[in-house]
Amino acid sequence: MVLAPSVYRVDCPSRPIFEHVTSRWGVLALVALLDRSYRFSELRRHIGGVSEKMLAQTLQALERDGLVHREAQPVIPPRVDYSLTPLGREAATHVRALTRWVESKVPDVLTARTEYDANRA
Amino acid sequence: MVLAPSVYRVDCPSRPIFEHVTSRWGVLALVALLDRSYRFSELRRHIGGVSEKMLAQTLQALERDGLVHREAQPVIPPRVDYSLTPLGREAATHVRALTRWVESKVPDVLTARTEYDANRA
DNA sequence: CAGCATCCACTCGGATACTG
DNA sequence: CAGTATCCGAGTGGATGCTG
Repeated sequence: MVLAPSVYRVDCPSRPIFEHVTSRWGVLALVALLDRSYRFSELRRHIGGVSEKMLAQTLQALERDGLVHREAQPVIPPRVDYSLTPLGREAATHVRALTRWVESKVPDVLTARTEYDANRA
Repeated sequence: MVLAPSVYRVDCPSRPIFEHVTSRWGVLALVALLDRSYRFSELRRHIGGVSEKMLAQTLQALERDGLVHREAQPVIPPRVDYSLTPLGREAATHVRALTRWVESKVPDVLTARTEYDANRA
């Protein structure tokens, strides 16, 4: 077997999944839902800066991938709760680890950038 | 301290870093460089499907962030080697863990999608 | 070989308005 | 409240051609 790992194939099926999970709003939704479940608007306020459209789109992709559980209660006014599935919890844990690492290294990166920019001016 | 974590701020400084690391080509470059160093074109062939422009852009961002080390040898024809810095190695390890997790869960996700789509037709 | 500059098609994502 | 539909501007990313 000399084929390249699937991650290097253009049509690699894991790429869309990866993008859902690491997308701008996907990351924030997963990390938020790791703490507790949220209603739609509640999650929207919590994240901040996300449009209805993008949050709905993000949650649908994650739900379809089996990472997020959507529970719509048949009441008026509508009430929909979002939570993580066991699979989603695993994903969110990885993502949170990565975001935490990035946040902890922000100073190092800023230092590196300053140095990089200095060697160009 | 009741302020929201910085990751929820629109201008959160970690977001661009995170995006460099999890970007389409950033991921593949980091994972590849975890094994060994590469020359530019060599890395380009290894990844496959990436344009010169995007690979150069990706590597520059990662170099500026202090994750990738670029070593240009003053020879004709030019030879430039790319490798990971210690910081980059940490990042790449996290990223690889996430990609591996995603790849291992592709079957589960596909199953979930089928079920999701079935409940809509 | 290792890029940089330019052009351009396309997609993403935000704002707005509307529905059950 | 929890979405869906439509429009549209900005940015992404690919193709091409050129340079040291």
